Amino acid sequence: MAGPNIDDIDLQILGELQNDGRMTNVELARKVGLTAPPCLRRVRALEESGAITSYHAVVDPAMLGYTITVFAMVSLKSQAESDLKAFQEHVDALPEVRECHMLNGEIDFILKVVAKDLQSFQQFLTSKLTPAPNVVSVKTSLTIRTSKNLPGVPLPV
Amino acid sequence: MAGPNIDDIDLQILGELQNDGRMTNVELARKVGLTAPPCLRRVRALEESGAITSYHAVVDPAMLGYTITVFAMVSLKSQAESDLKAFQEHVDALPEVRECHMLNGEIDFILKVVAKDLQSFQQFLTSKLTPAPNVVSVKTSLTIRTSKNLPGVPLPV
DNA sequence: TATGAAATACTTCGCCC
DNA sequence: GGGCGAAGTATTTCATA
Repeated sequence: MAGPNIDDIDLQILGELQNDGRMTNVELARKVGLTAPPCLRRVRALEESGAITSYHAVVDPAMLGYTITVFAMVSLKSQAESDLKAFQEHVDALPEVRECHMLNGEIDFILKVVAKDLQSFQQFLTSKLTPAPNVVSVKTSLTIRTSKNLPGVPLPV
Repeated sequence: MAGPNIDDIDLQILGELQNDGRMTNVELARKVGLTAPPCLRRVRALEESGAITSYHAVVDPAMLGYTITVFAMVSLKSQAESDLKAFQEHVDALPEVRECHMLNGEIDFILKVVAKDLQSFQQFLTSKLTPAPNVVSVKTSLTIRTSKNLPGVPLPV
């Protein structure tokens, strides 16, 4: 159904774990119609092969005082690979930057940035992002609300 | 240190679980310097309070044949709340749409969309996204590569 | 709240099908 | 490949301070 060596039961496992990453192996086994040992073997194989890359708890930013989420659209002067890479390495090291995607078209990078308030975001922008190597323009948009925020890909669950 | 009733040990717990959502409770307890029972009570309390909203396995899109990730910037004709809501409900129901954020400025929404190939993305665009209620413009950018993709917020880990 | 012990449940291995 | 049973851990509750 999908990539090499991934069958329908694996797809079900991926769907369940994408939906609830803390599900116990016995519950997972019950849901996909296996007993625990073969189910665990499949999960381990999916982790080994890289189909499952990691597990995360999702933390509510607002509960930790992060009231600001911003998308920053960045354009660079040069699109030479070495320049793209230098910019990437610069922003990847900033903890406020949660995501960094390189895009085609006029915008070279889109970043998702979190901050505790507008003031600390402005400081981040002027002292860390705009001075990054090779930057020619940064356009930012505040997130007003997020109505959907799912990880990964569509899977049957 | 952060929101109400969240102390430094809670912050450590959030950091560890954000980093590895499948960590066992005893390992978590060891890392934060508690024994298992009080550690578990704290985790349950963080889940109850909404500080931890969910747990997810991260699945590699490429391993499941999803080779395309696109950011779609959408502008609407009307920004009346009922129109914003109608658009949101439309796109939230589409499985290809993984994220939907409402922004300030000229772009009203930014969506993260996945697809198996360019052709199915084009079909999604013309048959599902562009015909959504109230849409006036949709600009899309293909993701060339993603160098950072962390959930949540900066936490000490 | 934290601890320690005890009951229950889960994980994981070896073996067989 | 999957299932069964057993051993080793982990989870979870409860009594206690």
